[in-house]
Amino acid sequence: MADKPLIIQSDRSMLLDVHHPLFAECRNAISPFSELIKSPEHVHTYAVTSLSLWNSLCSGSTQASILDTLAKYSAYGLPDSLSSFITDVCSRFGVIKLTEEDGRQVLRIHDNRVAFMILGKKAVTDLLGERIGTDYAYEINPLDRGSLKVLLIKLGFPVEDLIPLNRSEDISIAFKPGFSLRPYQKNASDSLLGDGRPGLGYGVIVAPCGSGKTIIGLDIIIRLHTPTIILCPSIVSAHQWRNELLDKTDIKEEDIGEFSGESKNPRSITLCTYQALTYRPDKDVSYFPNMDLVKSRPWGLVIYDEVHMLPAPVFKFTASLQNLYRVGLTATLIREDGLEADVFSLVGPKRFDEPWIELQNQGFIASATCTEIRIPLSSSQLASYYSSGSRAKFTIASCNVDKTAVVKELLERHKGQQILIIGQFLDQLKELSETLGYSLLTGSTSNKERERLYSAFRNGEEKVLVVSKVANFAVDLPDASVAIQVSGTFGSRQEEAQRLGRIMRPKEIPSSFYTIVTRYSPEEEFSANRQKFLAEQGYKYQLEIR
DNA sequence: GATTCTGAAA
DNA sequence: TTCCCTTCAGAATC
Repeated sequence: MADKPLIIQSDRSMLLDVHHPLFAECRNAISPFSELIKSPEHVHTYAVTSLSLWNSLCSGSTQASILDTLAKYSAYGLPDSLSSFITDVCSRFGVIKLTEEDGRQVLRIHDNRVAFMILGKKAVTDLLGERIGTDYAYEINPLDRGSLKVLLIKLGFPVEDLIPLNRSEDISIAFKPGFSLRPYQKNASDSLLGDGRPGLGYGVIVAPCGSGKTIIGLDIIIRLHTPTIILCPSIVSAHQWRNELLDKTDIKEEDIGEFSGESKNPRSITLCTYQALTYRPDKDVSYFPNMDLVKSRPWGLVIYDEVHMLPAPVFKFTASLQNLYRVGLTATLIREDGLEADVFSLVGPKRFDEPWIELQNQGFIASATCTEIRIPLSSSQLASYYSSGSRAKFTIASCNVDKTAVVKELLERHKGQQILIIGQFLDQLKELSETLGYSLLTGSTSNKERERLYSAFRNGEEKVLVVSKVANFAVDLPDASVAIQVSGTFGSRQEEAQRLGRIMRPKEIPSSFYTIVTRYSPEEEFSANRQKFLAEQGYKYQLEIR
């Protein structure tokens, strides 16, 4: 074994030895500026990307500190290809700045060659106004500020936006006496607001489910005490914000408004669903009546709950509100649609991200063991499996009937605990629920029935619940200490985050997370994504092959 | 006036 | 690429 854990290759990939004594230390050191690509048992692969570098520069790293870190852990030195890539990408940061000069918004390009390149693009020059002096400095229309930033990052230059933000008018809000923040919650809001210098006041905060993301949001509202719009993925989560506001702060009920399908009463603090905001009467016309309505109010702060779900039209909205303080909250920043750069440009860079395992060590979220169980395909399904196309193969492997026996065994092992069985195919779940005799909860379950099941599960009348994808969205689903995943989607890390989050609330006994996967099937491939997610958060998973 | 249902969108 | 869940507005029903 080399005395350093990291192998950096000339294709810019980095291999980290999981069994090396410096593994955890090295992972923590490199993860701020790199992305985890693969995480099988022995060696994890990381990549350094433009966005991961820029994000870390925003949170205080420097080109030198990044290169030092790599030199410190690299077993065989640092290939020129990587060091020159890092140097190049870092040098692009801060070349273009947005500033306010004499009440005008000004784009300044601090490098002649970059200026020539940028000014050769018509899409850019279309958005530039009058040239100021002899520098490469141009007045811009404040309405184009967002689109310009999106455009320039696509050309390889992130814009450093130093235009001071507007707080709008004052509102009165404070935490109720006796309430105090956890240290990491304070750190999170500090990382966004800091001492209020230009360039802060916007960005993304990554924190696990159950760690009190809402509280961080409340602290930011209180520190800015300005009219706030909170964008939520669902009505239920909007109502949770309302409850937290009423429970933790002294805001008056009549100062909290709602803008959704149910009611449209904006107030100084307004809860709004993404769907209500992006409603379009005609899908061919980009006319968003609700968006215009919302925009017309004097907001000082906008909060994006679950910013990884931000729908594309909301970027439009965000692009036109660049004067506001803004914060994105999420458990995993990864988007499957490649719009990370847009989030970076329009909402802001990642300001805070603490691995789940850290919070677990501090006792704020439950500790969990993660186990993947691989079983062969049931012999009864072999024939149909081999005669099917690749799509059907996945379905058959997911619904492997032999999984039932494993579930039974796990239920026995964790007898007496609160257990969730999570899956993706309704037929499979129905089957399981009938064979095992436990209640089933899906999207078609009425709200009344949901309430009943939730409370029965909460007070222990129901020990086991079979749930479909509702588990990803249902914020009010009670906590369990065991989750058994019998099938999953095409490996989205967000989904894993949600599902693991279900068992993360602190409790006396450590939680367990199982996934049952069919061997030699496409399911194995998708399980790689899950492992990636777990490894990113610092978890080890056990593999049980049968 | 409140509720449940529908289809579309993502 | 799937299956699934959710939300919206508007229509139908009580």
